[in-house]
Order: sequence, then structure tokens, then C-alpha cells
Amino acid sequence: MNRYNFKVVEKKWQKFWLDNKSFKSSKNLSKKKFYCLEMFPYPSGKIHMGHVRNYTIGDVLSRHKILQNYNVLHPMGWDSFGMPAENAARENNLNPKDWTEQNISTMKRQLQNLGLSIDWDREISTCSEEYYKHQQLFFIEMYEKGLVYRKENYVNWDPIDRTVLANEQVIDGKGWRSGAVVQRKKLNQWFFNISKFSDELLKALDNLDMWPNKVKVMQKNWIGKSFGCEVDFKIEGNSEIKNIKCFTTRPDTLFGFSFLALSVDHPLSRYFDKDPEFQNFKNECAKTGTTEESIAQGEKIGFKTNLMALNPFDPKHKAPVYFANFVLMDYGFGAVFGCPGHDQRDMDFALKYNLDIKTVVKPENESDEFLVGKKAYVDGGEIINSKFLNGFKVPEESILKTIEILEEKKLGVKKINFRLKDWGVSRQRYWGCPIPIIYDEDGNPKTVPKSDLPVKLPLTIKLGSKGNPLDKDEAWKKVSIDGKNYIRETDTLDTFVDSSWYFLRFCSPNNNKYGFDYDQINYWMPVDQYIGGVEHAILHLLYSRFFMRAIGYKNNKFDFLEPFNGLFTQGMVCHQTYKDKNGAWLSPDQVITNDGKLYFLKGDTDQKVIVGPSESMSKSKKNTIDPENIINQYGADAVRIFILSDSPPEKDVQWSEQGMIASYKFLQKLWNLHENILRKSKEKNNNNIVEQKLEKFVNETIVKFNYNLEKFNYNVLIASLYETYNFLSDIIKFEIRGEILISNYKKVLTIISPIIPHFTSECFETLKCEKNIGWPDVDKEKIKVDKVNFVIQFNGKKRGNLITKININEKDLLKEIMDDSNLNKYLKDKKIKKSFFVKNKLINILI
RNA sequence: GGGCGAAUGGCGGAACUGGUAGACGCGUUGGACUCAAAAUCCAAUAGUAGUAAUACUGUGAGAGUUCGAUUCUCUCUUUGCCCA
Repeated sequence: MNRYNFKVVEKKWQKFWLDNKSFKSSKNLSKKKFYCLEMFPYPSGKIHMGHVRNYTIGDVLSRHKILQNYNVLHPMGWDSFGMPAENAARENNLNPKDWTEQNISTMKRQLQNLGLSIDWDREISTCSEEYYKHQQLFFIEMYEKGLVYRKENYVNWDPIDRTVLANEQVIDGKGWRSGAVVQRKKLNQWFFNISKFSDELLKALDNLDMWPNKVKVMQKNWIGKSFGCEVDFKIEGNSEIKNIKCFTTRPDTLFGFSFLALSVDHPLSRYFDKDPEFQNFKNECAKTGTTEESIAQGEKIGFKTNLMALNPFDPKHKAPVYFANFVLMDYGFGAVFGCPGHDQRDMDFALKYNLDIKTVVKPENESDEFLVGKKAYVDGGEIINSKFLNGFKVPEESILKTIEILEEKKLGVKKINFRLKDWGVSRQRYWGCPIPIIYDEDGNPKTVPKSDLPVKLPLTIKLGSKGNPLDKDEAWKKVSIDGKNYIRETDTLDTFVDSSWYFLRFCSPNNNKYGFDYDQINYWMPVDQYIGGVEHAILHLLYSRFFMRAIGYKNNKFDFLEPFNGLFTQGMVCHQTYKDKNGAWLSPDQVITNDGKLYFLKGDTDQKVIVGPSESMSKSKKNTIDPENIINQYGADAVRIFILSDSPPEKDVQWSEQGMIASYKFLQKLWNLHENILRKSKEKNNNNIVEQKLEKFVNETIVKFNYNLEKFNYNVLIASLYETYNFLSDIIKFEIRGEILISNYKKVLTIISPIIPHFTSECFETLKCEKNIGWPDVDKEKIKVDKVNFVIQFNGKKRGNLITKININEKDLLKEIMDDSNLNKYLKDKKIKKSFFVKNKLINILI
């Protein structure tokens, strides 16, 4: 018996697939298509286990669809602009381009070692001029359509990376990459007008049936449509300031009003700028980040003005005006009224500054004397202490009815507010797509003439110090057009822009003139199945959805609107964490164990290792496993089996060396089985019962595979792979005709080939037969049985099984039960009160 | 605090629209082979009682609907993720 040599076999097939361009998609656009896309990687250096999982899931799907005779598009590319390249280049005195290209070539080789069914002819890289030049044209087109604008804005400034961060890049008030405490800084920025599409992006979510619900909910919350009203407060105590406009979602609590809070960026702040105390206060506020999270968690502080605001419903009811750090200028009008009784944030503020706390909502079962304590009452109930609002049910009628009254009295206007802000795309970074804008001598921006595109990134650049190198490259910055001098925009685009349309580029990656061909994208798009990490559930997906609408805006050439028809978000790959006695992280290969319970330091078995919880693999915790080592050791097919086997793909999976070894051993067993089957292939003796059993099993397995493939139950798929092995190795012990065995075996090899493609290709070759027999149909005749196993219950308890003929009726079944010595004892001296009969399955007899 | 999930043997996890709970894998135990070990193969493996057939208990806790609930409803506990 030969051992299965994965090293030889896998290399051989990988070469074959590449040489023959086996996964090149067909140009025949009349064929039914399937676009299978995994989120493309950032070329950080090496692939990690998360990639292995992501791309294995996609590959199983893609190969399955190929066998089902779809024209499959399964491309791969590189999200290759971004800060790590620039940082790495700085640290090692390299060129970011060289660093990136080196990483791409390493990772490409690693992906090819996984045996992925990629059409490598469509490979793209976002940092190549061939890619970003089209992006610059999109930018200009969007500018022309009024979807791009420039404004001065407070930004999250990362003092270490010296760059602007998006809100979502700020975690706990710190930069997501550098960990530095984020500051507020005012800069001129370019913005995409994503908020123009807020309502549409929200509504269209309802039609995305093949998206996980949780992702849709997350996007819904992110867009954050709130329904409220703007209210005008009259102001006392100042000759210039007559009134302040507020936005509120709770106008029904107006009688609980006890202060008005303004953002420090509110236009009225100019009246206070001379006051040094106000300046101090502003500086304090600058220390808090601009994220909602940091505001919610941070201490609420305020600056009291001499102004008094009047309740629009009751001018005798006055309350002080504060500037407060928890009010954002870009929410509503940068002004809110505080009702401490029914909003916890307002409550915190009121307690700190000793302000009135009025109760204007009571729970349903409480009396009108109900009073809130130090905890705001935010649930529903009924309005009290509010004159003509009293008695309104909260919230179902109170808000709407109050707005009606406000509108009637011309004190306010109904308004819809979105949480989604416009997308700031400027980054003070070198390694990104240059923004195709130039400024004349007066500083007025205009777009670079289309004929002058692309604006190329200069490739020789000094990265020595901090800050943006483009800004220091005087030669690059200066440009002369038609005899006039201009200065280039030195900011580059957020890399989320690069990934907002790459799925379009894959459809026609060689189009030199434009980012895509309409006939190609209208054939291939939308992506039928998009697969990636849930960490991109909000931004990348939302930006891509926006981008489609932006380039499709005032353009009727698109047959589709949503880029991703199906979405699947896979879980992370986790591993135990280890620390030494000093609390320093240890990597798995520094650690040794004999029994899986006690762990010691390798080379020093007196030193116990502290085993921490299993967490997602990360370099900082050193709990990573390098896929390349694992593939070299066990082979790609074995890795593919393991990465799919232990958990459902949408949940986290725990890396286990033992599980990995089991998959490896399984392939060897499967190879032995294969050789045994080959040996039996000439056999002429037949045994009808065995053959029927085989055909029944194989067809049932096809049914199972079909079901579990469709549902992404890939872990169950692996279980049926094991079951198939167990069954086949059992059945070949019996007499069976070779041709029957082989024809069924081919079906088995076909359906398992998406999981272990190298192995099955080799099997097909040794069978000396046409490889692609196509995805097998289920032969329902073969699954039919004439006997069924009935479950017999008495009073709901299972008391036995009865094998009997199929489609037996209740009466005959009862007769058989009476005749069965194991079962009739339960009926002795008893009367059947009632029985429940489930055809071909079960009977429950009540006695 | 709000929203959305999850909870099943020692472990990861199966169970189609309510119908045999624990598939499959890991681990563990016993056995075969071996001078021995590894590898491989065979068998057992939810718990309790029993030599056994078998019986009882069991899907986070408690109630409910039902002939029958891991599955549906309600309450609670723990936990994950997202938003605050």
C-alpha cells in the first residue's frame, strides 16, 4: 500500500491548475453566472488563519458552483494602499511600493499553496496606477455631480500617526492602530456626500434577503434614522442672541426642561470666546474625543452662560443655557434641551450642576404623584405635569401629538435626523490614492483635467520624519496647466474608497479607459456571494453600497443597485493564550504539555505556563499559528478539512493541533480506501442487497451535501465526509460489482472535491476517467425503501422500534405491535385510549 | 441602558417544517499487533442503578401550550456581539 504523498500531489495539481488556467471564467455571457467573492486581503506580509478560513469557505462554494456548470467568477486582489506599508517603510528605510509588492508575491504564493480556484488573470492591486487612475476619475465624476465637497471640520487627530482618523477608527478615545489618545483638530477635508443617500441606504436593506439579519440591524443603527422635531427657544439676557434652535426626539418632555446645552462649536460660542474661562472649558472639551462612545463614557461637563432660555410652551418657565461637552455640532443643530427626569445623560448633568429635575412621564401603574429619583425614567407610560400634554400615551402618541401642537402654534417643525455623517475621505498620508484636485494661487480648488490623469504618486520619496511626505515634495506639489500655476492637493484618499469598487474592477480588470465595462458588470454583478469578516459589517459594506449609488447617480446604465446580493460573515480563528510567570505573552511553540492540562515552558519544564482563555489569533497576544508551516507539515487539503470541521463557519473556531492531526490522518485513511476501491474495480460478483445499500447511501449523501452546502453548514459537510468514509470502508468488505462501485464512487469523489480538491483530482486520475462528471443528480428511485423503522411510543415514552413495510396504515401497525413480543407487554390488560400516528415515522399510543 | 444572538456529554458540535436527543470528530478507557514504543486496527464511551435485558433522570433555571418540546410562548440567569 502506498502512502499518500500530499507534497507531490498538491504541488502537481496546483501547477496543473495554474498552467491550464483551470479557473478562468468563460467569456460566454449567455451562460448562467455565479460571482463568488471573498474580501480581498491587505498585503501585510503573510497570510493568517483568518484568511485560510475565509478563502477556504469561498473556495468550497466556488468549486461547487463550477461543478454545477455555472460560469464562475472567483477573483483575488490586494487592498494594497494603507498605513502599515508607510510605517514599515519608515522603520526599515524602504520604499512602500517595494515592501508592498514583496508582500503580495509572498502572499500570492501562500494562497496558491492552499489550492484556491482563483482566476489569477484578474488579479488587481489597488496601489497600482492601473487601478487608482480610474478611482481618480470616479472622484472627479462625483465632484461634478455634487457628491464631493470640501469643508473645514473638527477631526480626530492621531498625534502619533499624524493623521486623521474616522470615528470608527477611534476606539475608547484612542487611535485604532497607534493607541494614542485622540485629539480634536480643525482641518480642511474632502467629504463624500453619503448622507444624501441615508434614507435610501436604509430602505434598501429590507430587500437584502441573503444578508445576515444582524448585519442589517447594525447598518440600520449606524444610519440611525430618528424622528423628532426642531424647536425654537426664546432667549433672555442678551441683546444679540434672541433665540436658539434645538433638535429633539422627545418634544413630549418639554415641560421637564431644565437647561439648554450647546456644543462648544455652536455659532453662538463666538460671543464667549473672549472669556478666558470659556477658553479653558473649550480646551477641556478638546481632550474628549468626538466619538459618541467617548462622550457617553466621559464625564459630562458644562460652562454656564448668563443666558436664560424660555420654554416655548410656557414663557414663565425659564432655564439656564450651558455649553456642554456631550453635545456635538453635527447632531441636530448643536443644541439640545435637557430633561433630566427622562434622560440619563441629562440627569447626570443636572445632578452635577444642581439643576431642576422635573417628572413629566409616569409609568402606567403609577399615580400622578410619581417622582423620578436619581435615575432617569426612560420607559413608556403617560405624560403628567405638562398642562395640555397630560394624558398622552408615551411614546406611541405623545411625540406625534406634541409635534402637531408645536407646528400648529408655529413653535417647531417636524424633522427627521440621521446619525450617519458624510464620509471624510482625506488622509494626511503618502501611501494612498492622490486626490485629483489642484489649488490656484488664491487657494481655490478645482479638479485636475481628465486628460492629465492619473495624478501619479511620486515613487522616490523621503519618509524620514513624521507628517505627510507629499506635502514636503515641492517638485511634485507644483503643477502648471495652460500657463497657470497650481499646487496639488497633498492628502490622499481613505483606503476604504479603494475597496468600495474593487468588485466592479474584477469584472473587467484590463479596461484601460474606464474602471469597468458596463456590459461586463451588468452580467457579473451583483456579487452572488460575498464572504468576509463581520468586522466589516458596517463601514466597508455601507461605503460600497454608497459608492454604487454615487457612480450610478444621474446615470441609467446600471442593471443593479446593491453590490452584494448574498453576504456571509465568518467567525474568527481562536487559540489559547499563554503567559509566563512574569505575565509576558508566550507563543504556542514556546509551550509544551504532556496531558493537555499542565503547560510548561519548552526547554525549561520546571517553569509552569499560565493558560489563558482562547481568543482570536493576534500578533500582540502571540497566539497565532502560521498557516504556511501548517500547510508544509500537513498539506492544504488537511488544513481545509480542519478549518471547516470544528465549528459552523459563522461562529468562532478554536484552533486545535489534535484536530489538525486528525484531519491529516483521515486523508491517509481515505487514500487507503481509494486503493482498496481500485482493487475491487474489476470484480464481477454481485450482491443486490449490498449494491442497493450503496446506491441508497450515495444518493442520500448527495441530498445531504446539497442541503448543507446551500446552508453553509460546512462543519456538517465534513461530518458527512467522515460518515461517507465509514460507510464505504465497511461496504467494500462485501461482494459488489466493480462498475457499480466505481460509478457511485465517482459521484462521491465529485461531491467531496470542493473540500479536498488536490486529493480528489489525484483519485480521479488514478481512476483513469474523465474528471468532471458534473455535480451528480439525486436518483430518487435509489433512495426509495420498502421497509421503515417505526418508533413506538406509549404515553409519550419511546418503548421500542419496529421495522415494517413502508406506508403501513395505523390499523395494520397496531396489529403488528400486538404480535410483537417486546411491545405487546405494554398493552397487556390495557385499553388503548387514543393513538397518534405519523406516517412512516412514529406512533404514540396512550393507554 | 437599548438591539440582536447564544446556552446540548470531558471538549468542538449534530438533530429537516414540534416526532428515536447526543450524528461526526477530539479526548478518555479497554483490547489486538509489537521485545517495547509510535503508528495502525477493533470495541466501549450522557448520568444513575443493575452481571444483563432494562428502568429512571437528562438539551442554562422555572412555568405554559401539546399525545409529544433542544425546537413554540412567557419569566429569570449567565454569556457573546453591536450600539450607547
